[in-house]
Amino acid sequence: MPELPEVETVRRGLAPALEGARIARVQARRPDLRFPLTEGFGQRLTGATVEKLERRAKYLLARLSTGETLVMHLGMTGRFQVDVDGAVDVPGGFAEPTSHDDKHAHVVFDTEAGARITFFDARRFGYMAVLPTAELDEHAWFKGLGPEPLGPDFDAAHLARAFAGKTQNVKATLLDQRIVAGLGNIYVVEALHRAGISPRRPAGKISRPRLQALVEAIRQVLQEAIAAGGSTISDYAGTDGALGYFQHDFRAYDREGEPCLKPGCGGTIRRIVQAGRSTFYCPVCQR
DNA sequence: CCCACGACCTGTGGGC
DNA sequence: TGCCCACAGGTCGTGG
Repeated sequence: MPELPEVETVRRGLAPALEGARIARVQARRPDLRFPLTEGFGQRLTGATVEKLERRAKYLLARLSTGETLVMHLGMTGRFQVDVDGAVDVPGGFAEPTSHDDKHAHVVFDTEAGARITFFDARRFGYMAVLPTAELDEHAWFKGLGPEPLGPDFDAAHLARAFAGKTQNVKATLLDQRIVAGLGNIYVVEALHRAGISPRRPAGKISRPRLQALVEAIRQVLQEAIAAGGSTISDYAGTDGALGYFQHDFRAYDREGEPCLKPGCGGTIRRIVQAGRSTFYCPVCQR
């Protein structure tokens, strides 16, 4: 799944086809994704112009001329394909879906300019809704979200406040979108490795200088991943060359049994399970 | 309130 | 080859 860098990459890939475009036709090929689609989903979108395509946490936000916003979340396996005049592009570094994916082509948008944007999602953990723009901030999906990790409100002081008194391990705590918005399993694992902090350490027991190092590690890994077009975990046949390539830069994630890459460390990456998710870390240099 | 855990849904890869 | 289990980039609801 797409975490912040993948969603941002998808946003950049979709923006040329969507921003300024008028939606001519919408096909909802089933009534629900993870949740039921908004009442009148296609009708509310048809004829609307997408003024801007933005991202908040892992959500894509298409700001519409109608005063509403199309909210899209990719879940674990959601991906978009853009077809323009017969040419296929798959923004976000996901490979072109093969024909048997057609049964997972759940929503299709056609623009007046002739672009077709198709949303595929095998596991259907993704979701979409059309919501009044003025009420977005109060909606349950956005109300409690923490700051953007690449924005001005995310710093060591914020983490110190958010972590204060927490006995939960820092790995699970960083996955909580109310603390900081947009991190997922991969980038939490990578950031903790870079910061030299054990994923098992209680969040409330991290010194201020190390929180500062954590903030910098999070920013750094996200920026590098965005520059690389995100990470592509699974391989699909028929790639179009647009795959993200940050997965080649993982230092801990999915490296169980391999040597720690921190110079002079000499440790071996371990895998443990925390909050039901795999954590990878080096017991030698992460304390 | 905090936290752990199962549920949601489908596909894939490894081991036997 | 086939079968079964574990696991997958996320989030939500329940229950202690």
